[in-house]
Amino acid sequence: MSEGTGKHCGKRDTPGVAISPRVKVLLPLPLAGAYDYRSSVPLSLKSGDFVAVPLNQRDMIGVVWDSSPEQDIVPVPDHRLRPVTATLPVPPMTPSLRRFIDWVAAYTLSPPGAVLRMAMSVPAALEPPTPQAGWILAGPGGNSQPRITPERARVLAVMRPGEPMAGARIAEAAKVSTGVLRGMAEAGLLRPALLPLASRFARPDPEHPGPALGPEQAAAASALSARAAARAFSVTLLTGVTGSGKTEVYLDAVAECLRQGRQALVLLPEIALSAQWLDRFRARFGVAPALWHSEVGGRTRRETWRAVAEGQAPVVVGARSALFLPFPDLGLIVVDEEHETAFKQEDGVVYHARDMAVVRARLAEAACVLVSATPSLETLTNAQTGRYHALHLPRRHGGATLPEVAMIDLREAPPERGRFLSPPLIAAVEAALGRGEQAMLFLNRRGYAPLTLCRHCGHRLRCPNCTAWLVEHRAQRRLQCHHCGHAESPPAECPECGSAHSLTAVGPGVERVQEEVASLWPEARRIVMASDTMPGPAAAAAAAQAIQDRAVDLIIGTQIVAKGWHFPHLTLVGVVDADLGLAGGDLRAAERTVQLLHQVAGRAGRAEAPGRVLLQSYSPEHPVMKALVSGDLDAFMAEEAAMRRPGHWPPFGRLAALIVSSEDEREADRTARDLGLAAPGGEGVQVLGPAPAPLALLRGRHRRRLLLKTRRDIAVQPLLREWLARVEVPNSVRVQVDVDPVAFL
DNA sequence: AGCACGCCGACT
DNA sequence: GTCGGCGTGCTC
Repeated sequence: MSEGTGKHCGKRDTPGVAISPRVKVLLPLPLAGAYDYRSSVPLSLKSGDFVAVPLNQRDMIGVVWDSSPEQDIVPVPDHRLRPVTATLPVPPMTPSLRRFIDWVAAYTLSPPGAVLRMAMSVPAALEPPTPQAGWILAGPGGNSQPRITPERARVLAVMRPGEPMAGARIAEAAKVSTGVLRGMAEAGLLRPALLPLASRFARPDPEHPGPALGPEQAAAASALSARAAARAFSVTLLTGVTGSGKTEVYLDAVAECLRQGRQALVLLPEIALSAQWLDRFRARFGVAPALWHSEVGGRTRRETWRAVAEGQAPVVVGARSALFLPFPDLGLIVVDEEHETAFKQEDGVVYHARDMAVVRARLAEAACVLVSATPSLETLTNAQTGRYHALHLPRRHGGATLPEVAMIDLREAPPERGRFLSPPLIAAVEAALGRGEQAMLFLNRRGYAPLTLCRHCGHRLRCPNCTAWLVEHRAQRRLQCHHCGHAESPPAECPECGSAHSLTAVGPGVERVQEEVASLWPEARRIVMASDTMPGPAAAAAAAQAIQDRAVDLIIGTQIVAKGWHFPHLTLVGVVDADLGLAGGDLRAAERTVQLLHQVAGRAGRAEAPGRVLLQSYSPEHPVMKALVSGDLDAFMAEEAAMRRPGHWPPFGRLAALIVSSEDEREADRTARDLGLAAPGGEGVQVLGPAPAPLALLRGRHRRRLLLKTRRDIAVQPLLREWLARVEVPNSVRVQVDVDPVAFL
């Protein structure tokens, strides 16, 4: 690949006249493109270098970018160029990452600088590192004979020649104060030394003895390892029922990647809740991997970014943002739970981390592994058409059997009035508790009740900023909007008609199920697992531990209980409202419900005792319920595909959504209408809308949606670009583009 | 994203 | 009369 700065400015140079070389610098700002700067003589700049440049009244850090094929219509004249101030002492950004940034920007219709910002999320990591100061043995030399006190002798005993140690660690090991060390330095026994920066990132040992694999796992692991060893781009879908040991299989490919001397990245949907996953990693490799997610902050974040850039972090486990870390030689990307919608970033640059992982792997000539018990129809289709390889683990590991799934028809066996657990479910929980086993009740709804209604006038308490009901959180005595930050105290009277004691909670949330459980089994030890009761990774890990240790009898939880937990003593899962999630016109509602409930069902019976799953539903004849009962998800997905194919719905066609939003409803309407009038058309191109978005009011902004649907062989980006260029959008209106939308909000 | 410039309300 | 509110616009 040709690097350097000369080639693109040569065209504008007059021969024989020395003209300051131009460099393009991409800045981490949502600007239309890279800016031109003057490269002053002592700096010899290459593409990818991190540089400091002046911008307006301030200094910025950017990246020397490749010359784009003469895109500027009018180049900035030479006399307006400002000089690059400095090159930063960081490994330059690799061509592979630069091309990835350009690719993501073009695909999502985002300014490239906005994408670059995600790859430069830790500005402090670009500054010269401030290595931790430590001490090293001075060795022989010097003519004086310093006194060796007992304290000094202990220090000399804990230190190894040539290995710098942090002062605090020496002091602790030798049981001396750090003052002793300073004295020893003055006496010539120690010298200050910088600690190696990467010392915190242990190198996982691929040969560390991990858990034994069964024959099917071993076969899959060797196939996957072969792909990691190939040093070429490939995508493999790894499927297998919950509990079949997919993690151990792909960790084997991680080991192979390490043997190749390349780095590996594992993306998890909710890294903050993955304590058990980290245990499995440690069991396989003996050490912890580097972590990357929004809650990693401060020094750790800085050091992690830099360690990745310098190739010192062999394995990174992270959330979707880890995709933009500066790996110099990425050999493997694993996307675990690839069907999870958490991989879709919905604000700022709107992208799907699963799809972008495939792109990054292609540009890095790396292997990509998509992992799921319930793969998305997108990925499944790619595997069936041969674009992706496929590996399947057919059974649960270690003799555990899949749970038996049965329906409870709520029309035939309704709960008592004001209650939500039907008699058959109550009996099943009773029996499990009687056998000393654990039971779980799943309801994907936080809080006490999703709706508060006035019995007198019918008024419903709603969010002032959003099209949404206020959810009662009784434990906190608050009414909350789950879409914006709005919260208020429960009013004493109806705000509409003023009646006292007329407000009634309608419908259940996990808190209310907990209340019902408490009245049914007051002696059972209960835990509620929801994002607001498990504020951080530590709380979730502690809860998981308590469940494993049988300190809990009954688990009541939202979707966070679905996520990959291993609860060996759990034998019964009751789904309080299996129909939840099927309402509304979402294209993927059925698919997502099957995935979520299958995942929840998979929590039951993961050890020797068989598991049982009961689904409460008002429509047990629904294809989703039938699929869950029969366990034949392949047939369900085939039906789902058959429904989407004729209308060219994804993955058999392409979608892009435009979300028009404004605080001024009329402005939003007018822009949406203008966009509708300017909509592209033609063979295989269709525009639906404008229509009010399902959340027509969100955070005080009125929202309208348009949906562009095309055949699969038509690229949506040029259509979108031309479309948006035809319409004037007032300043008060925002038009957000969502290519490949997953949620229809 | 910042940081300027710019034009309208409550203060020493 | 100024200090300062944040609306709009530009940055090679």
